[in-house]
Amino acid sequence: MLKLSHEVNLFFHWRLMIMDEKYFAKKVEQKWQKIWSENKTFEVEIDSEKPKFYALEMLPYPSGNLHMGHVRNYSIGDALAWYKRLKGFNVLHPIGWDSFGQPAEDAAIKRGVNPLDWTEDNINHMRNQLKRLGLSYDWRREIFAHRPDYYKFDQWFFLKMYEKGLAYKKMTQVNWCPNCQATLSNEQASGGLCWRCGNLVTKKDLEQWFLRITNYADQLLEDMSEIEAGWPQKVLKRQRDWIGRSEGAYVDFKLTQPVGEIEKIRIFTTRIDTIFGANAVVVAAEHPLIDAYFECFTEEVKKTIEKIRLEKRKITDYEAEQEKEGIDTGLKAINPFSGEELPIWVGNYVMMEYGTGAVMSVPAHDERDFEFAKKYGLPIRQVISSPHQSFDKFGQEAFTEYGILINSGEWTGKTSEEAIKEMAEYARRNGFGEPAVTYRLRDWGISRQRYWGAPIPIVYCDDCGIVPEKYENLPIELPKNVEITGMGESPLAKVAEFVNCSCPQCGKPAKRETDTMDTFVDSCWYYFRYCDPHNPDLPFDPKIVHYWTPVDQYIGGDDHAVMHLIYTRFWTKVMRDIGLVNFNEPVKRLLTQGMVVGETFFEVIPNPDDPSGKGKRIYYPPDTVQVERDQKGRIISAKSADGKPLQWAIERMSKSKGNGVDPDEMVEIYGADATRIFTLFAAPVENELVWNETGIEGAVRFLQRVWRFVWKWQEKISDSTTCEIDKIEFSAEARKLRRKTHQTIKRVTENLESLQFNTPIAALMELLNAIYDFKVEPENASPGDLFAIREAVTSLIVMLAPFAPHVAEELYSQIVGNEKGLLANGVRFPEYDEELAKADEIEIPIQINGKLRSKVVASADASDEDLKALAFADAKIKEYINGKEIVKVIVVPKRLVNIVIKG
RNA sequence: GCUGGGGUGGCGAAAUAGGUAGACGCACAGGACUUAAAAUCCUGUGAGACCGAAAGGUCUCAUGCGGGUUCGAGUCCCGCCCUCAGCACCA
Repeated sequence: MLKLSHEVNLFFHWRLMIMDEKYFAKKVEQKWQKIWSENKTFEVEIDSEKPKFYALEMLPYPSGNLHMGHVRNYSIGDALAWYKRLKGFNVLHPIGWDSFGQPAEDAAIKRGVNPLDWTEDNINHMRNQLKRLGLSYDWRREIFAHRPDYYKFDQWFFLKMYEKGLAYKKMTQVNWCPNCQATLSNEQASGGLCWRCGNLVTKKDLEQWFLRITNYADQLLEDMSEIEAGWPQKVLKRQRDWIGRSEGAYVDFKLTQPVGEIEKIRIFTTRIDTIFGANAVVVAAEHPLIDAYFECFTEEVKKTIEKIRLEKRKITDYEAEQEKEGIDTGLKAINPFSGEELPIWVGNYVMMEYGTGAVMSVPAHDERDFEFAKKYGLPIRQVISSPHQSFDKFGQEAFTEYGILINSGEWTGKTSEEAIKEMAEYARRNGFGEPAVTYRLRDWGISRQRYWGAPIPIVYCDDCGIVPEKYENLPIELPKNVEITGMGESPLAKVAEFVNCSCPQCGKPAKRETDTMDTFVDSCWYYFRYCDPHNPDLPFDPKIVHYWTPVDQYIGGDDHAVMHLIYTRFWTKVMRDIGLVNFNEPVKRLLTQGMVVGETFFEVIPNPDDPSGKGKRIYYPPDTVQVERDQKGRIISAKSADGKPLQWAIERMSKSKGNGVDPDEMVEIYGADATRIFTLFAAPVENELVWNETGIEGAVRFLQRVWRFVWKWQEKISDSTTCEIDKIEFSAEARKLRRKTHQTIKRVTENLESLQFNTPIAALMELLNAIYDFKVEPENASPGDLFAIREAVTSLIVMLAPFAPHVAEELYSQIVGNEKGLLANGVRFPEYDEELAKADEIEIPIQINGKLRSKVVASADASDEDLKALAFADAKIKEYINGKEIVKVIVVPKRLVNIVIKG
């Protein structure tokens, strides 16, 4: 029967393609990926007629395989890109490869492969994976960070920064990861751990190129106000903490006897109001004063200094606070406020990297100084008193709050707030200090003793010194066939053809810089390059970039909050200062998606080496584990194949834990559309996403249900003979369906505008359920029924496009009878009609004293009085209020009635 | 320790301005179709108690815990507890 009607359908609609009765994901997906590619559906150019939208996702590192985190990231971006296109925007949606970096070199070391081949192979494989997901990128704009036409401009930017004094070289202790054999920036060594492998970081002396990000510290802070509305506050907070602005004052303490050239020692303090309580000046072991006087110290002092220096260099156990250590150097300095002579100590708790590397020690009002003074029996003098309550714990702990100054000469009696301002001013007037601001943020060290990065375009000439390369000589290309040992020295240093060059200034033989740039340089400006990806002369044409940028929506993980996201903000400000862009902030809105996690199974074996006693986990792949669940579906026990009892948890997907899911496999089994729908539906985007196989099956079921319905109604829906709408009569059922349709359009639109992706899919499922509830068969549908069905189904299909574009395209093509696709057909996201979305009958809950007691049905335009009357007429309510005193009646218009009674 | 998120069924989660808590999905259970299975469709599903032969109905308790404001609190206020994340001698 069904088969027959299908043939009849084909007979009458000869122009239609044959529609499969069943949904075959792979077939549909291959078909539409081909059409999109042939029709250049997602290729865009500047169009002044349309509003633009720049949808950007963080570009992947080509590690070899896509993982579910990528799928989630790109599904979100693609949904947004599709939605905006259907809303009439000119959408730029590009992708590329962050293809410089260490794994390529590691592969070279371990397996002897060429980093270039390894990288290109990985890109080819991963590009295919992305294409199989059917993501709507403009592939013409694909960029490759490792290719000379791209890194040429890393070098170009470096030269620009060098010219502006923003790039400089200095000898420094760098962060060094012994495991990766790599230098790390401060951001990459945050928390004392390597950002890539998690190992503890050590220190190493090296000459390094730095970028003066600290010049922009204040702007990086202040301009946050421009993006506050669109960025997650946790990201901004982390950046704020990282920049670590701190207001205080410098104070110079004169030495009683000059040490060589050094006559005074400058300290930084936020609590100048406590200066009368200083009992010592404490300096870092690396302080210049220590170096200058070193030979004159007693043996004991020398030994202690050496010990502290050594300790600092060692792997620091970042969890344990180190015990304070120090020694009186024998030198003296004078407190400029009190005139008191103070000893100068060396202390391991003073860091050379922060402030001036020297502090005044005020034990009564600083916890660290207190601890130090206690240990070494230094005097503790109270100079701040608490205005509110008596603080009687002096001698037991430090009082660190603001208060009233005491024992402070002419400043006695002032509040801390007043004194902080006035004393810094006083110091300035008298030439021994000034108000000051310090930052935790350090300059960005970009030198890497690595091969697989952009060479730093600098030449060392015996006569001219450090000479920047000429712009016309760019790119300075990476040589091929380089021996990579991974021993921590620059591989390029051993390549004579590369190193030996002529000086760009005098032409004499010279040597090239052999370090390469941190790969975070590449990602600082890549999304500007997308706008003008093949420009041979400039990183991009400012005019083109002016149309597309700033980025309207950026999507990615929040793990780059103080790396990529702070570097790229800095880079943008530099680009602004050299006239390439005309705004302060490159990204208007940022969305950070949560991790993809999965169930893990493991046994814990005790690890005697680990003092924390956590033990070591041995993981078992989930498909080898026998899991027992109770009636409710909870796991009650898990056993390995050989019967060992296992523990379970939910953890980030990774190979070593065996809980990873291969996107290719998901696409193969369930299809790209279902995979994408599930990743978006299962949880809000910012939450963790727990992967479970049955969930994705639910997504397939949903798509199949849509398909089946369209298949059944295809003939009727695609029949283009239309009636005039005002002549159509709608049954109550049809009106109800239309209402649901318009309510759904409203919900989906609002949800997408507020970047929710799980709730609109739920709304579409509800609409589909309503369509299925509409119990009319195609053969006996009235014009009103048909209209309602057509409206519901067409809206559903178009609204499905952002989440499951292949299915949407296919079903739409079946209805419209051509294969041009939604966008070429000029399809727009449906608009809702407020009137139709309104219910004509509403259910009103009736409460007695705030408790739900009954419900009544009222017409949608019922007045408060009507609702009240209905409530009192209700039999159940009558019973409740029978004989009771009615205190008051609250009517929330069109929502609820609450009757307050007494007795 | 400091800072910022977050605690809602068996699970993932919904809930525009305080106004029917648990939409949607998963899982589970029962039923229909089938020779059978899969698929599909239908029904049920927060906990407890009660009325009724049944269909169905009623009540109480439920959004981490304890208070408060309010006619009414998942939502607002105060105090705790737990949890995740970031930072950590920053002077």
